[in-house]
Formats: sequence, C-alpha cells, structure tokens
Amino acid sequence: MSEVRVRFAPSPTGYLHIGGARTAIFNYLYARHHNGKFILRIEDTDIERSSKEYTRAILRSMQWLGLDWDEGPYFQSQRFDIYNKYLKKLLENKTGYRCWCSPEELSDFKNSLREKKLKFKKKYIEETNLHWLSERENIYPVVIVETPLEGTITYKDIVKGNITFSAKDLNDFIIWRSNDTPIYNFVVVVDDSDMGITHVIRGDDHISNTPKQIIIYNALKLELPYFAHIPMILGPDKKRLSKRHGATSVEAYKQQGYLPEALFNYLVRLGWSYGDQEIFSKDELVGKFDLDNVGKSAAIFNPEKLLWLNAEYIKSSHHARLFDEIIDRIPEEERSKLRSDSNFFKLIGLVKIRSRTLRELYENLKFYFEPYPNEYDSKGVRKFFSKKTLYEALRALYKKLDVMIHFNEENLENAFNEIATEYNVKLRDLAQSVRLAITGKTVSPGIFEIIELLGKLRTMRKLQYAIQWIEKHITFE
RNA sequence: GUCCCCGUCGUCUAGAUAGGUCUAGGACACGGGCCUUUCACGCCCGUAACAGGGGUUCAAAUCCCCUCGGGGACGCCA
Repeated sequence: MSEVRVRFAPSPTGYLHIGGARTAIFNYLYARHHNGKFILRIEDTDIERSSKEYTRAILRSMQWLGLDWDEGPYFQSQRFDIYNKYLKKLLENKTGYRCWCSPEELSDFKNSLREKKLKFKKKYIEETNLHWLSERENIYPVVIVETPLEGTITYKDIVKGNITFSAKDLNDFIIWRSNDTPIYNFVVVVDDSDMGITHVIRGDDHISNTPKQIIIYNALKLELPYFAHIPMILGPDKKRLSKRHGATSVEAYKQQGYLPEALFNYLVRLGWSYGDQEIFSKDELVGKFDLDNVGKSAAIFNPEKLLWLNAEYIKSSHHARLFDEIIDRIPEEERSKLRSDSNFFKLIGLVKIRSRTLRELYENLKFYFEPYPNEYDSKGVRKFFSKKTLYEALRALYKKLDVMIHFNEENLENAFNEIATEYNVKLRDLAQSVRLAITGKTVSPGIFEIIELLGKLRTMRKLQYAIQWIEKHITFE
C-alpha cells in the first residue's frame, strides 16, 4: 500500500472538545504507527459560524496534547477555486443540477414527499411541474447532487464492517449554496481526494454521510479512501456529550490541572484497548495503536477514571516537570526563589502522591511559601484549636522547639512525644493541631517531614501566629 | 416516522477473527482490612456483567434469527 495519509478536520465553530480530540488522537496515532502523514484541515466553509479565535484555540489545544501535524493547517475558505473546478465537472457530467428554489419551497416540497414516503429526488421535481430546473427571476440557484432511484451503496468500514444503504432512502442533497459557497459533503470529498487522504477516520455520526460522499466520489471519478467510523463519546445519561455534562473542551481540562498525557491516555483507552493495559506512554501508543482493536460501541465518558489516570501521571512525573506545570499559579515574586530551593522540590515529592490534579498539587504546596494560612479549616479548629489542653501543649511545644538546635525529624518526634506525655494528650491530636497551625488544613504529608523542610524560622512564625490566633478567637470553657 | 449503527460488571474494557482452557479476566468507582501522627500512596480481600427469547452444535459470551433497549443521521451545519 502507498503511504498512509490521514487528516483531522475540525470546524472552527467552538473549542476543541473531548470527542474531537479523540478523533484527532486516533488519526494521529494511526499516521504515526504506519509512518504516514497527519494532515490538519480547518473546515470553515460556513463563514457565518466560523471564527479565527476558535481556530487558534483548536490549534493551541492540539499542540498542548502533543498532536503535531505534518501538513496544514489548510483552510477550506481559501480553496474555493478548487471546489469551483470540481463543481464544473459535476455539472458537466450531469450528476449535479441547478435548482432555482427558495429554502421554504424546498422544505415544503420535502414535507409533501415525506407524507408520500418518498425522498427528495430530481425526478419528482420534474413530475410535479415545479419549474425549478430552469432560471427564475429573483432566485439564486443551489446545486444539488442527484442520487439514484434504486440500487444500493455498500462500503466496508474498517471498524464497523459492511454497511449498506438503499439509494431510495437518500435525498438528493445540496452541495452548493445559493450564496455561491460550497457545502460540507462536497468539500470533504474534494479535499480528501485532492490531499491524497487514504483513510478517513472520523466519528460514527458521519456514517450516514458516507453514501452521499461515495456518490460524489463516483460522480467525480475519484478513488475512494478507506473509511473508519469510530464510536462517539456519550455523557452519563447516554446522550451525546455536551456542555450540560460539565467540562467538554480540552482547554477546560488544562485549566483544571490535567496533564496532557493523562487526557491523551484516557481518551485513547476510551474505545480502544490493548489487552488489560491501562497506562501507555505516547511512544508505546504509536507502536501499539491500530484500528483493529477499536471497539464498535459508544463509550460513556467517566471523569472519575480520568482523575485517577491524572493522579497516576502526577505521581510518576519528575518534580521539575511538576514545578514547571504549576509555575503560573505561584505568585511571581516567589518563583525564582522556589526554583532553586531543594526543600521545595522535596515537598513536591511528598505532596504529589496526594494530588489528583495540578490544582490540588498547588493547593497542597502553597503553605510552604505563604507566611501563614489564609484561614484554618473550621472542622479542624473545632477539634484541635478549641481544647485547652491542646492549646497548652501547643504553647509548651513552641517553647521546646524554640530552644531546639537541630530541627530534624528525629528530634522533632522526640519533642512531640515528650510534650504529649507531659500534657497527657494523644500524639495524633498534638500532631493535628500543629498541622492545622502550619498548613491551615487537617491533611498534609507527615508533620515531622514538613516541619523539617519548612525550617525553624518559618515553622516558629506559623506556630506563633496560630497561638495568637487561638488566643484571639477561642474562649475555652 | 424512515434509514443506519450498537448491546459483557454502575463505567472503560479482555473475550472476536480460530465455539470448549470463561465456575467470564483487568481497570475506575464502591465496600472491608493491613500500614499509619492526619490524608493519601502502597498492599490484601470483596460486591458486581454475557439485554431477552429462539435456533445451530456433543459444546455458545463467542455463529444465525427475532424481540427489546440505546445511540446517530435525515439542514442552503460540519
């Protein structure tokens, strides 16, 4: 077989969404696996709804996901010359015809045909004496492709197998608007052919477009590509995934703190599998991905599993990489200091196993450079700041730490234990009140570990602040 | 309504192509336990599915048919 050439062809009428991203990924992987070319084409023939802003956003999302393309982006809006050339051909060989009818007339006619269980065909225009086939005043013509009255159109889908349509079930369809611009079904065929696309890999919502496109291929005497229709992604209610199911754009997942590899991995595994394996590097995917293990049925998007995968990727990421990923969230004045602070990088290591997103990672990290917590967890305050003995223990601990010279885990642990015994409090309760004092939360890495990393100065400052806070806000019974 | 596609645990799936090795495997989630200064991580255990009905066959999740269910398409959108 000659070189594999595939394409991803989004229309810039919105951000790149999860479904589109998966289609792009499948195309990308198929190209890379077969040493072929991955082409990007922007389908902006609907000038009204397309925008430059969305185009930029789509490219940005693709780059973020690591979907680098080999050719393009081509813009259909710049290729009207080519479409005109093929349009001429279609008109010349009479598979396309001009129709002088208004949108209203056309839709009324289709409705009346529907009542008779008939499809819209040129033959019925003629039989009904509509006079739409020759010029009329004040009406701009559309160009319509004529579909056969009988027979079948069959093609072999790489993922779904043989699919057959009856010609009698097909409407003749418009391929050129009365405002002199071409329509989707026509331009895809022309472009895919012109760009030498060998495999059309797209969502299975395009299955019913395929017979129409095959008719155009045949009419234009163009070679047919292979078709592979991949199942769609559904929401939890089994409806087509949309905004009401929550975040659907790639951009949104980026903002929420997902790693591109995690999203990529999750999306490939949705509808494709390789035995029991769940986690794949991109190189592995390039080696293993092929269309034959793509499933036939629609998949429900499961945010929980994506979250799990993201956590897995965060856990196995290098600290430096994670630092780079969250740097935008860190206050500017802290960035360079932290970059060369080896304790901060150690802390990243402690915190990353309890962070499922980069956002969480940042939240778990920020106590390190913030002088004291913005607020204390209210439940924690009730349990650990509101007991007199714990408060007294905390004060005693403060004094003990104040004279401690080597601020290491071992010494800290001894000090905590001594105070706990002395004041007859549980070590865990003392640890919790210190944790709350330092991080503002009841959850963090090991208390001795973080104190050691934080160092004496910053620890004492936070403890002092907490003690004062308690004195100011709490009245013991 | 018409046409097309799909149907294994709640979810993603292994199982197909070569019907027996499937008392149906893995993963997420969920439940329990261990570890433990909190929360995680990690480890161990558990709950849970072949949509239904007919065939074919010594034998069917795997092949055939029907029913039911879900989705998609029927635009001068892509």
